[in-house]
Amino acid sequence: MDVLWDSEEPLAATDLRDRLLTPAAAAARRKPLATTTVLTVLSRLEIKGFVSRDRGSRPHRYQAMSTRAEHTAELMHEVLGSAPDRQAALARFIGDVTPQEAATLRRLLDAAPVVHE
Amino acid sequence: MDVLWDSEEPLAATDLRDRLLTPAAAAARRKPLATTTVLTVLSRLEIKGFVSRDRGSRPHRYQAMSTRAEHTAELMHEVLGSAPDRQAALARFIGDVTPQEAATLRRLLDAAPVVHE
DNA sequence: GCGCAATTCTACGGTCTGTAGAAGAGTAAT
DNA sequence: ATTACTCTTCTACAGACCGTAGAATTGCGC
Repeated sequence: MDVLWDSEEPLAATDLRDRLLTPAAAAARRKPLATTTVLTVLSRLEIKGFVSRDRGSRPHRYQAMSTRAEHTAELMHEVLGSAPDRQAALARFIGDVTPQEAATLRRLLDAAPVVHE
Repeated sequence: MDVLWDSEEPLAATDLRDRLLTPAAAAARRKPLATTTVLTVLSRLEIKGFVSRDRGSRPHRYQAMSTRAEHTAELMHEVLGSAPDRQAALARFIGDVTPQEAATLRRLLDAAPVVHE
């Protein structure tokens, strides 16, 4: 669903609809979606704040409020935030991380500005 | 919902129901839940693999399949795994982490066995 | 003003969740 | 064994959210 979103910049509904067929989408996608379908979904996404639309230009143009990566990170924080014990949750999380990810994390942490201790 | 779960060990449905009133639950909780309600939810959770039940003892006893922390970590991995670019997602994630969390992460990474690089 | 494309309104079926009543099953005591 | 009581399973229903889209409306360009 949102997957569609992480293409690029502001798009008109029809353009978006077309992109839903272009790539390898044709494979799984059986039918071309009706434009109204796309519009409906976009509206709902707008309400939920995932998408913003430019009502100025006539074919309204839509764009994601955040990048895929931002969105993912937000979700992760949300999940983490819902845990009563962040420490513990992080510990398990790190415990199951791949070595590559661990390396990435180390790098990122070293690069980040340390505020206090 | 699951929140109820992270109390402790195997419980019978009625016990569980009672615990839903005991703590500060009475505050938001208007009505005591019917036992069947609890049972229904428990069954559904069992189907989804979040809960296991001991069918041996007569009042079946239920217990969570994983601790709260484990569950949280799993969810985080799930979210992360759904991102096309893990690196990027992790970067944003780290970017928004509190200093305390950053410290925790560093500690955890240092403690963890490094497999390769 | 008309026509056409874009947008909004309304809608329907499906799944999931919260809630629970009614009916069935197990168990203990009489 | 019969009964009484407790648990469990079955069935159900309302509300939310999603995927999908037709019908009605609006707005722009000619």
